[in-house]
Amino acid sequence: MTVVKNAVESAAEAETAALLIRRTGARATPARVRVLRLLRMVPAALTHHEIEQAIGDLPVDRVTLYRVLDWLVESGLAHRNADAQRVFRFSAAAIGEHSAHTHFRCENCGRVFCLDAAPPAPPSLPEGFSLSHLELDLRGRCAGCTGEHR
Amino acid sequence: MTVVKNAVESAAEAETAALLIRRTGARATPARVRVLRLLRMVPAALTHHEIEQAIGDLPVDRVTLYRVLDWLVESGLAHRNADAQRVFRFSAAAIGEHSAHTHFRCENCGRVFCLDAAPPAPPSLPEGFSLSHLELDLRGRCAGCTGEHR
DNA sequence: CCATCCGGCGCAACTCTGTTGCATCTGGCA
DNA sequence: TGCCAGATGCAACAGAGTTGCGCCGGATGG
Repeated sequence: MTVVKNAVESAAEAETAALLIRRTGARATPARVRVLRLLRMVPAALTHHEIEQAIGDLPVDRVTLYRVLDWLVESGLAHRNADAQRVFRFSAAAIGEHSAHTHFRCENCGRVFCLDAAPPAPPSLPEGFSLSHLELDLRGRCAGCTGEHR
Repeated sequence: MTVVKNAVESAAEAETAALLIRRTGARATPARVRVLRLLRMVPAALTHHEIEQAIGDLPVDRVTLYRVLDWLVESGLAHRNADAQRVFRFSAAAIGEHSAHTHFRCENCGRVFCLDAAPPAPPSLPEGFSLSHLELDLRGRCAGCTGEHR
């Protein structure tokens, strides 16, 4: 039954994704819809590789995936961040977008989670500096890894 | 005269660097001393490339530089962070080390500055998550770029 | 209904950053 | 001074991301 439920949810999510894409004036291609849908359903920042895996069946060309991701970021539908291993990670952008973001990176499994935590008050900057974005980066162990072997 | 002053300062800084290195029990080789001295004199997080440039005369082998940097990080004398362009940036570690860090990245010139700003209070995490490091990442315009063309 | 056009796709080749293997050299101690 | 584990230098490799270019397929106009 979960299968049926997921299938229904998937279809609905795919619709939403396609809508968001068309709203930008661009074509809602299968690759774009599938990637955006995936990002919007996963509460984590995924790498190009993880997305490639997750999309699984009907594989998308490596380059196409990069281009889709670039496009999503440019259109404001997704965020891009380099993780500690210097690999880009992508996450869906919230609808009413904010300029602050909080990530939690698990030091055991390497996964990155997007948190909704309220951004901290920006610290005072040196003379002449002006702030436009703020990002809080947390590291530690995620729920799944707590209590596991080192 | 600034030249003379800088030369004197450099020598003193080199001594300090060598001392810090020997204190870890390792050999104070020229490459290590030069890199650590540079990092300690620059209030910014530099890339491998920038360090290579800055060291200029008496060029250091690419690989050696990577190894020196790795060693500095392992010894706790430096920090490594992947920047937005997914390039590692290195900065000197403060002597009494902390597990929180604040960076300011200029969106115009790309430079990264290490700030001393007090770390914000960590937000509440989802059940099962535990925190070990915290890092605040700011983006905007640095003093040098404020008022410049886009 | 067909011709055309343009955005998006796939392949291949490339760049850039960082890593590994191995032979050679050297700082600092006996 | 002589030794040798630890550093260095060279070359070759690996992973992530980018660029160039031809092709296809959906939209558009006649």
